[in-house]
Amino acid sequence: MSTMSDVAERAGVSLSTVSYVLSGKRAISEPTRQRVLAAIDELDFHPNELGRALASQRSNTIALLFPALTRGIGELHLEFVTSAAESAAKHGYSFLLSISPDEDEEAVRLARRGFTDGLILMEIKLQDARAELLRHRRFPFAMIGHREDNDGISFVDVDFVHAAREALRYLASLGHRRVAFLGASDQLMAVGYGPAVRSLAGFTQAIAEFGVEGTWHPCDASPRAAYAVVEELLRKSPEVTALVTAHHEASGGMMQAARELGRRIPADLSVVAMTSPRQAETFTPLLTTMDFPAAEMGRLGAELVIRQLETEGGEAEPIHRLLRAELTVRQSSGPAPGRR
Amino acid sequence: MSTMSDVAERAGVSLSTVSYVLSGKRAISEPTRQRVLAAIDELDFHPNELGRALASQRSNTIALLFPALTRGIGELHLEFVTSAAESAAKHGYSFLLSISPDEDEEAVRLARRGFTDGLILMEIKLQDARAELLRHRRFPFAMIGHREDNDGISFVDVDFVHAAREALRYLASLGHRRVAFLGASDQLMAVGYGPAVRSLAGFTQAIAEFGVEGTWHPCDASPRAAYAVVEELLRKSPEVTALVTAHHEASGGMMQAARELGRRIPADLSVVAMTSPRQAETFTPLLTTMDFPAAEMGRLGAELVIRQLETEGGEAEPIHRLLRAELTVRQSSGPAPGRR
DNA sequence: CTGTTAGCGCATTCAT
DNA sequence: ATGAATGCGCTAACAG
Repeated sequence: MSTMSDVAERAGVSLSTVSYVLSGKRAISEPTRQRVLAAIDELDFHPNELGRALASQRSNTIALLFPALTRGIGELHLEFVTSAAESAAKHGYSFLLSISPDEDEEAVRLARRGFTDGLILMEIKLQDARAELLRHRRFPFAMIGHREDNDGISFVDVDFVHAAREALRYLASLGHRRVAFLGASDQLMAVGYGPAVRSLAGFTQAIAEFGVEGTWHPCDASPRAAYAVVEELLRKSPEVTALVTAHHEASGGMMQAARELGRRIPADLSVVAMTSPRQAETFTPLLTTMDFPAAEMGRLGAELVIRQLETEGGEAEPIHRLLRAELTVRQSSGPAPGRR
Repeated sequence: MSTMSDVAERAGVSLSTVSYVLSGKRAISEPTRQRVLAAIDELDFHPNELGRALASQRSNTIALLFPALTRGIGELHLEFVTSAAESAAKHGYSFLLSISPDEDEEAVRLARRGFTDGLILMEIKLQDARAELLRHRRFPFAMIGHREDNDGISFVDVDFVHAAREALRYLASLGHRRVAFLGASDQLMAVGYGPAVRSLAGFTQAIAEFGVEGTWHPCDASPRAAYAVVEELLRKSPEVTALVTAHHEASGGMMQAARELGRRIPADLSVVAMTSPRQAETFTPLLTTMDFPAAEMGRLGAELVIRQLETEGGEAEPIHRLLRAELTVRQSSGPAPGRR
C-alpha cells in the first residue's frame, strides 16, 4: 500500500501538493498536476480513508441503528435498510448497520466513536430517548418515524392516522358495518411506539366518522399470533365482515384461520393490509393494501442526515415529511356480504 | 470530547500511561491506575476509535458486500444481514453494509480503504472474481456461498445439491411420478451463480436416481414470474402433480396460478419450497419446505472472518462448512393424486 | 503556485 | 513501573 509521501516523492513534489491535487482545494499548475496524477497511477495509490477521517474529523460514514423493538420482523426492514444504504452510497457515504440490545447506549456510543458522522434512527417512540440524547450532544441524526416533540429534528414517516382512516373509509364505502382491526401488541403500545399509537388513533376516529362498529385486537406480528386472534374473533363475532391488519407478516396465519372457519377472501371477508408494495404482491390471494413507500422512506432517512452534514454550520433547518400510504385494490372485494 | 491527553494531565501521568491503563498491555501500579480511572470517569472520556484505528492499523470493522445480483429479493437476505451484524457486534466489531453496483471494484475499494479489516461476500458465483481479487491482496474475507475452487478460503453454504435431491426424494416417496422444478433464471445460471447451478445438478441427479419424470423451469424470483410459469406449465402438462420451488418469494403467485386452474394444495398438487424456517411460517397454506439455516449462515459468515482477523499471523486454516437444509412437513401432502 | 509544518487521537518503542 | 518520543496517513493553516 503506497501512501501520499510515496506519491510525493515519486512526483518530486511535496506531500501537501499531492493532497491538494486530490482535493482540488487549491490551484495547481497543469504540469505538476499531471506529474502527480501519473505518480498516483503508477503506484496504484488510493488514499487511506482512516488517515483522512482522523485529519479532517469526518468519516463520511452514516449509521443506521437497527431496531431491537420489532427486529427482523419483516421485509419492510430490509427495504428501509437497503434503500438507506444505497442512498448513502450514492452520496459518497459508507453505511454502518448497528445492532445492539441497548439502543439508547448504542446511539451515544456511535456518536462519540468518531467513526460515524451521523445517525438514522428508526422504530421511533413518542418520547424517544435516543433523540433527546443525540440532540443534547448536538450530534447529527434523522428519524424514520417521529416523536411527539420533533423540534429541530428531521424525519420522514408514514401518516398512520391517515392510513388507518383510509382503510376504514374504504371498507365503509363497500358497506361493511362490522370491522376488526389487528393492531399492535400491547407491549408496543405500552412503550409508545409511534405507528402503534397512531394507527389506534386513526382507527378510533374512523369508526366514529364512518359510523361503523369496530373492534381493536392487539396482535403480535407473527403468523401464529394472527391465526389465534382471527380464529377467536371470527368465532366469537361471526358478524365481522372485514379485517384490517397492521401486520403484513401475519397475513398467512390470518387467512389460514379465515379459511378454516369457512370464510373465503374476498367473498365472505374483506381484508385490507398495511404493507409495502413489494410485499403486497407476494400475498395469496392478492389483498387490498395500504401501501407504504418503504424505499422512499429509507432513501429520505439517509438524505436527511446527509443534508445536515453538508450544511455549513451544521444547522440545517429540520425537515418533516409525513408521507401518505396509498390504497391499492388488487382484487376487488365487492360489497359487504350482508349487502349482497 | 476529551482526549487521552486531557486524561493524562488530569491524572498527573503521561499519555502512554493512560493508554496502557486502557489496554492493559503493561503493568500499572494500583494507585496510578485508580487515579487514571478516576480522571477518565470525571471527564467522561471515551477513546476515539479513529485515532485508535489509525495507530493500530485495525478498525475493528467488518463489512458485508450486499448482493447486487439478486438484491432485495427476500427475507433471506435480511436474515443473513442481521445475524451477521449481530454476530459482529457480539465479537466487538462494527458492521459495514456495502452496496454498490460494481461488486468487484467495491470489494477492492473496501480492502484498501483502511476502514475495514475483513469482508463477507455473499451470492457467490462458481468463478467468483471478488474472491480472486481479495485473495491476491491477501485481504481477510469469508464467503456465504462457495466457489468451485475454494483453496485457502473459509466459507459457509447450504448444500443445494443435497437439498434438491431431498425434495425430490420426498416427493418420489409420496408416489409422485411427474414433478416440475421452478429453478433459477437463465441469467443467474449464465453467470454461474452457485445455488442455481447446484440445485439444477441435484435435480438432475435426483430424477435419475428416483426414477421420476422431472422438468426444469427457469423462473425469476417474483410472484408474477412464478404465476406465469406455473400457469403455463400446469396448462401444458396437467399430469404434473408436484412442484419444487427455489423461490420462496414467489410462492404467492405460484399458488394463485394453481388455484385458478382448479388445483388445490396439497390435495391436487404437492409443493415443496426451499426457504428459511421464519419465512416458511408465513405461507398459506403451510408448505412443506427445505429449511435453510439462514441465521446460522449469517452468524458463521461473520465468525469466519473474525476468526482470521484474530489468528496470529493472519493465516488461519480455512474452514469449509456445508450445512444441510432440513425437510419440514408442515401440512401433510398425502400421496400423489394419481395414487389415491 | 508550491513547500513546510503542525496537528488529528492514539499505540508503541525506546529509554530510564 | 513510568515517561518521552515517534509515527499511523492525511488535512489544512501558515509561509513564501
